[in-house]
Amino acid sequence: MEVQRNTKQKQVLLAIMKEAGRPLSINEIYSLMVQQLPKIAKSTIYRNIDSLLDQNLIDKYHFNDNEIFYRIRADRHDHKHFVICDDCKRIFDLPACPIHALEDAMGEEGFIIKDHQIQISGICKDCAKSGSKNHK
Amino acid sequence: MEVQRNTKQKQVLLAIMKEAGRPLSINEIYSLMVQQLPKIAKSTIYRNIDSLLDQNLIDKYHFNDNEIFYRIRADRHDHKHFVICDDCKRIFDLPACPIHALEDAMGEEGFIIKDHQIQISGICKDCAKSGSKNHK
DNA sequence: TTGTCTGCAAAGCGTTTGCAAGCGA
DNA sequence: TCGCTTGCAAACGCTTTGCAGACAA
Repeated sequence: MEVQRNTKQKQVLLAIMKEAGRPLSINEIYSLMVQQLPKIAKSTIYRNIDSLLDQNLIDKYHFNDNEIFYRIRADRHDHKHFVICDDCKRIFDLPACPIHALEDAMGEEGFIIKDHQIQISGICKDCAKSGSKNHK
Repeated sequence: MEVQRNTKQKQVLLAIMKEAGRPLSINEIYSLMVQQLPKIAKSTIYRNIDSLLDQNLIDKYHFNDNEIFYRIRADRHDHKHFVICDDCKRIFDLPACPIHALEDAMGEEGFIIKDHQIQISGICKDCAKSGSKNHK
């Protein structure tokens, strides 16, 4: 890996992701960044996001069958999953990772889990109460 | 929902998916279908896949951070997850669904899980033995 | 100065859409 | 016949790439 230069764009990107702490889409990141760097290009964001992914400083999440979000890791061992409400689209933490339990079981069968992703969607408490649209 | 017409294209698509029984990508489906229907268009496949999804006759799976596969359901209660080997790209069954256990726990917190997806990747027994490329 | 990084525009790629012709019921 | 389906081509949306100029080191 080449030496990384500490550009304004990278600083702002990291600052925004730290400030948010939650999963952000490229568009959210973009609209936050334009406020500070009016000429920022999305391609720059994509490239910097890629390098943060390579460095394992952020994680990539998929929601709703193809909306992609990125979230900064609090530390090296920060590992988290989320659930999204079909109604209000808010994102909630999943209390524990259900895959860890599987790793041992799979290991016994000879399959070594290297990576995993979970997408869970449903109806959050508030939306269930107010009884809005998507309850199929 | 309007009445569904029983076209040659739908018959062949279903036959191919039943025959395979495993997750297939659009490209796999396409190349199998062209053999029987040389003029088939991918858009036709996409449209028919969509209607099978609406009817809950097939499931949609994501692997490898955005390869999409479709698999026919053996029956209404058929519910399955898979793991993919980073090396040989073969797809293996996951013995049990780790999300079911979560549904109760989340339900107590007021979040009603409606849908979920899991992607697990790693190294299968055979590739671990032969020690090929991707063991990072 | 050097070589990485950026903004811009164009290209890519998988998927969706519009439309006239085809064809199942 | 009627109108859902199809094949074709074009459009779409998101992401990636090529390139010349900008700018960390």
